[in-house]
Amino acid sequence: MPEGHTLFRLAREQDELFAGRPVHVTSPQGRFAAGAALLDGRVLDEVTSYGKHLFARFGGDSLHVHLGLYGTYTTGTGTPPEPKGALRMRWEGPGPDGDGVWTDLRGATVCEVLTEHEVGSVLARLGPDPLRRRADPGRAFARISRSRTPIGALLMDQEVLAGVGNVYRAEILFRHQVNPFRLGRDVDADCWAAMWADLVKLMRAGVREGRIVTTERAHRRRKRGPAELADAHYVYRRTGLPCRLCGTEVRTQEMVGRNLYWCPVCQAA
DNA sequence: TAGAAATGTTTAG
DNA sequence: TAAACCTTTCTAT
Repeated sequence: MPEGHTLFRLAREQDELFAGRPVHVTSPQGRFAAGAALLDGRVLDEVTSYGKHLFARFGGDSLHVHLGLYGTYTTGTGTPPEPKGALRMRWEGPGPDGDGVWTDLRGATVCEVLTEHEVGSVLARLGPDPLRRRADPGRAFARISRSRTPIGALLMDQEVLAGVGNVYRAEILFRHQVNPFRLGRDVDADCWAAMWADLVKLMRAGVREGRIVTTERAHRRRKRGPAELADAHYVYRRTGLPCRLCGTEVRTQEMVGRNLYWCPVCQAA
């Protein structure tokens, strides 16, 4: 679920459902009890995402959430279900129609209240986010072009680029026929410009569709109707299967503690 | 249907 | 470097 496109969607949804009205904030699990007490009953100003981070501003205090690997939000209308299990945080509000809306947060890595200044420090550590207008790809290239780290690792570094995760990493490298082990300083400006433009396109499509679809075939099919998407990816999680373009077996190896997938022929060193 | 792996980061050792 | 987080998705049976 959570690469940048997921957080972008969540921010938009929460903003539409809760912003401009008071929110009843609780922590049935108790782990966010102090933060919930601080925010409870206050008016939510806006919800925004930056990379994989989510910020909900209540006046001078902001709720900062990072979903990590298995954090999840569940949202609904009407009366919320009886809290059960590890329910970190619940929001309840009147909703746009006054019928009541709620959202439940579970499993997040980060759920904390920050001052404006602290929000600034979190943002200062993030590279440009392809989903943000006015994001500057040159800032990422400045880091990439003087790095001796493999491009496959740099793409996962949120200080270089914000919002890209393991799926977009594998797929963008494949689409541009870049070997994941190529060093950052050996990626030229034209190649980076093309990858950035493609990330903007793919991540926007991810926001629209609610999932990561990177193959042209699946995109064409998606336009005709909500068919099954068994071929949504070129290489991600396709270890040992034939490459969709050349038929060579897709390879996998750990890089930055995550499984990396690539075609050794289409993405030759 | 059950079990393993996972779209990610922080914290402890 | 390893564990924690404790849900969802994928794969094998």
